[in-house]
Amino acid sequence: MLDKRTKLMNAAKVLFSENGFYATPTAKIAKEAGVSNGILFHYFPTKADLIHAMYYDIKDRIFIYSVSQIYKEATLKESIYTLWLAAVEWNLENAEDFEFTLQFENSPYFSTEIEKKHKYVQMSIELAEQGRIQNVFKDINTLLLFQIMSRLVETNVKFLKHNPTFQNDVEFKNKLFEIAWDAIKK
Amino acid sequence: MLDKRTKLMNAAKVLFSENGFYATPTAKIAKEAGVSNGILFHYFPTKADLIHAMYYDIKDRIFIYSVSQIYKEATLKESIYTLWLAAVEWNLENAEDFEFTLQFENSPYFSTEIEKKHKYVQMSIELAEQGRIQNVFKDINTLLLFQIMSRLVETNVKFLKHNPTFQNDVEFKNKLFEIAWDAIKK
DNA sequence: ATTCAAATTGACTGATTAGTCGGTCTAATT
DNA sequence: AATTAGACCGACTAATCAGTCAATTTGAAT
Repeated sequence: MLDKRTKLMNAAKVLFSENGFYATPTAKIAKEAGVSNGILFHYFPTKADLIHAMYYDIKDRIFIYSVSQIYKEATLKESIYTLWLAAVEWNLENAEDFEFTLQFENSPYFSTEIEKKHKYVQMSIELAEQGRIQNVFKDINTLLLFQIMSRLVETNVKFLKHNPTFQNDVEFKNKLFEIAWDAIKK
Repeated sequence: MLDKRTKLMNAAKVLFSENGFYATPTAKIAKEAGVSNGILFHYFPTKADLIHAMYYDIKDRIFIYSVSQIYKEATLKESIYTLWLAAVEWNLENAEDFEFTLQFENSPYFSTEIEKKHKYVQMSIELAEQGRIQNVFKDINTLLLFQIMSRLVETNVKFLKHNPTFQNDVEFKNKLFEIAWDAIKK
């Protein structure tokens, strides 16, 4: 049995990804979660608090998953590939989280400052910094390199969602990665 | 003196880009536009109609601007560059339109079907199709190529907005274009 | 001058919604 | 057994908002 805080976040995830968070009343979230209206505001004083908590939760989980995938002896390109693939596959398998994140990051709730704070971003930026030092990447602002990769991941996930045939096509995914890699490599 | 329909769209543009369209009441739009509440619903039967009308209006304007920039004798790469630069500069100069479009395209109002319908997209896809025929671009779905370019433009505009120093740096912009070009070229 | 449709107004409403609150239940602590 | 603090409930409210409508103005056509 999940605790009610988690139940609420799960219910919100489903409803938010269906109708967006503005069109989803808090009462509906509580009902879907099978808990009382009041308890929602007990755990999340405002609706915005719930939304932010969900965002950080998602980013935490994708971070943990990504880190678990990389291995020590990998080359830089291999590490980038692993991270790229981890991000693509995680977002494909967690479609609701993906939808939610997209909406959140393009809403007035979000600022680049929020993004920079997260360990996931920091880890990626460190990797990008390595690439620049090793003279493998283009000589461009590191944060920008990261954002380019992130955006390409988004585009790829969207495409794969609309074209499920390719979802298990390793060769095709390699092609997609080459696009991203060509973009950032020198 | 602008007609009230245009006044309403201008006012909505400002308010939407500041607070998003869910947090912007129709009454506030009418007030900002200096017209009555009722006339808004005379021109736009629902709030969603207003939002859609604004989206198409923006896409029309960016299309007209982009087309005016390309010239006949240009090579394929030159044409792509011209379109890329037109998009980047137009979005930089029309920051509110840019914000609005971003929000809209990542909201439940939007679907890929809407996007495909627009002449702007069609023109770009034709260009991408040419590139594939001439064996210049990677052998990948044309719509995907277009979406990759669009996303990179977005990323570039966001970066230039946060780093105004580079906004008039032609050399830097060329670097940005090379990223996009390397991504799609064979 | 008269007509008439379209433009325009702004007060109004019905529905919705985030958040509150008084009170109950549970379980660990003393 | 008494105390207490946090979990939990659900009815309630104050505010907000999209959309309506009856009435007035405008301006072009007859």
